[in-house]
Amino acid sequence: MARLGELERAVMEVLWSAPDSCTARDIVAALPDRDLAATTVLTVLSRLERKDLVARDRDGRAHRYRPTATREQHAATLMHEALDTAEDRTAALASFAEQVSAGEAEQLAASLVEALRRRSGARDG
Amino acid sequence: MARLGELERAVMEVLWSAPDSCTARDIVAALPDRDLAATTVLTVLSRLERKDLVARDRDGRAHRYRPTATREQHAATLMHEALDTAEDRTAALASFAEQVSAGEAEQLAASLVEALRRRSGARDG
DNA sequence: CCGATCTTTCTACGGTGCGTAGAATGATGC
DNA sequence: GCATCATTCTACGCACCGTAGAAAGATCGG
Repeated sequence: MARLGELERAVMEVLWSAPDSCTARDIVAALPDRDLAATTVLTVLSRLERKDLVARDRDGRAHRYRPTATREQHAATLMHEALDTAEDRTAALASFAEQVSAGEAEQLAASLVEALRRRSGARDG
Repeated sequence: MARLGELERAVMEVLWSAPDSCTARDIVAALPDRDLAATTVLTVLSRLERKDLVARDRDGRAHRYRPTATREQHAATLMHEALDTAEDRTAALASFAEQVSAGEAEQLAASLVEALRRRSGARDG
């Protein structure tokens, strides 16, 4: 997945933070400091759509844009991509485990156990 | 950390795979399909040095280049950067746990336990 | 110490992606 | 049907990457 530019990132943040899908106009309004033209936001949105980070639906004469994944799902996807660049995945995971804080290590271990349990539960019944 | 271009990546792969540090000449020789000029590789190496991915030492009239981290450490760093883009780190870790294979989940859980044990061991004695 | 040779640094150019937006085109509401 | 609003098309400057020649610097051998 290609990296995001600064404005692309800002637009994604707006979409991720919004409770509902947004029009280009909404996004311009949500970034008052940048004072963007609507066409600028639309260009960025079309690039984000090309990257499959947003999808859109017609609504009247405008489109409503929504992220295709949550910020956290996206982060997890990027983590997997990073992991995929390692040759020795085991070593990369071990290195990751070393770098994570103790609290997060416990939390992640719990998530892993939970995910494994859910999977085996789905398999067994 | 800025993303790597294709040649930058290829050069890093050479350095990571090499048993020892490399000269620009070594790297040209290690990528015979590309038939690169030595200056091309040196330009790339200087960019990689700027990004702190390689370091170098003088050796005769040439420099020897070496990676500043293993491929796996680098992958782990990228994973942490990805994690840092999430607002809810817990949710991102949970999402990551969902996406990982069962075998890797077990492996990662073991690494986490090991890392925690080592840390508490270091603290306790 | 000097020259030949090898390496590095400087400079550069084309391609691509991003921030930015105007012009032209398209869809809708009334 | 027409005014209005949104979208698409096109474009430009900037930064990064692949690529490498020209110029400058370091070293080895005599």
